[in-house]
Amino acid sequence: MQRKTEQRAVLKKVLKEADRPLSVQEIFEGAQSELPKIGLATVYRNIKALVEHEWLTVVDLPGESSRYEVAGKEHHHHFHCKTCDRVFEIEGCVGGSIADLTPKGFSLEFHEIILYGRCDECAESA
Amino acid sequence: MQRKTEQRAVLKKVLKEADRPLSVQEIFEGAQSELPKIGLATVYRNIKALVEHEWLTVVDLPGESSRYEVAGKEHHHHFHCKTCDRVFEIEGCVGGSIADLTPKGFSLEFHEIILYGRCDECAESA
DNA sequence: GTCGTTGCAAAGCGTTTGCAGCCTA
DNA sequence: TAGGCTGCAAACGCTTTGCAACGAC
Repeated sequence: MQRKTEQRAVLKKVLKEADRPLSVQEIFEGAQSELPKIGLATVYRNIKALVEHEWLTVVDLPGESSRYEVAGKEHHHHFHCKTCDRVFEIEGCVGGSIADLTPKGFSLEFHEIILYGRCDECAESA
Repeated sequence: MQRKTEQRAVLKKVLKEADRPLSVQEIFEGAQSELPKIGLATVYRNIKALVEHEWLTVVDLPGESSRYEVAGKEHHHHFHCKTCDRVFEIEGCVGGSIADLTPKGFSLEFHEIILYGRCDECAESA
């Protein structure tokens, strides 16, 4: 990544201002509101470049297409609200006890935990 | 699901004989070895029907296309071997301590845990 | 004979790539 | 001015769907 373009600046801004992982569509729509002519291919290309440069981290959840969050955060997991479909970061980890689940002979390298339910806003309006 | 067909019988056999969740490709290839003329669309259609009839359960892992395992098993999680790309079932659960991670105001409904690393076979040959 | 099921090919859908023109440095 | 970047459209890979023929009951 070398040149500074308006498109890339807008994409980074959208991602930085979100406090949660965003989908390609969310990023695209956020960018479009500031730069209506931006193309979807540009969004995909820049996401890929930003991931390669470790400015972005990929957040993959089961059965969902990838979401992206600004890199550099500590080890954490995610909460997926099944009502509004947004994903939130959660603090803390039960990594220690998880190691006990590893089957005999298997070697554990890392793990993923995803919580599902309702976020505070959706729980309240229910 | 009403009529009994050779295709469906073969698909169920392949799934029943596997002791782990299988991808569509794995199911397709397993079925082809017994029924070379089977079509991929038939595999997709039957998987869909078997899931709807709750004979099959969908196993979705982050960034992967769906896998399928015979339904009716107890609550369990999965181990994904990054070397051979196979997925295994693991026993046990740390559900209790996981509830503690739920953010304030959020309501937890269920959770997913995925372990990554090397399975016994791959760990041994490394 | 009815109509659920199958194989094939075409259609969908999200993501990637080719290309000519644009714009940053 | 060089060549990275962009928008558009075509290409891709996986999954679904339309359709005529097939076969279970």
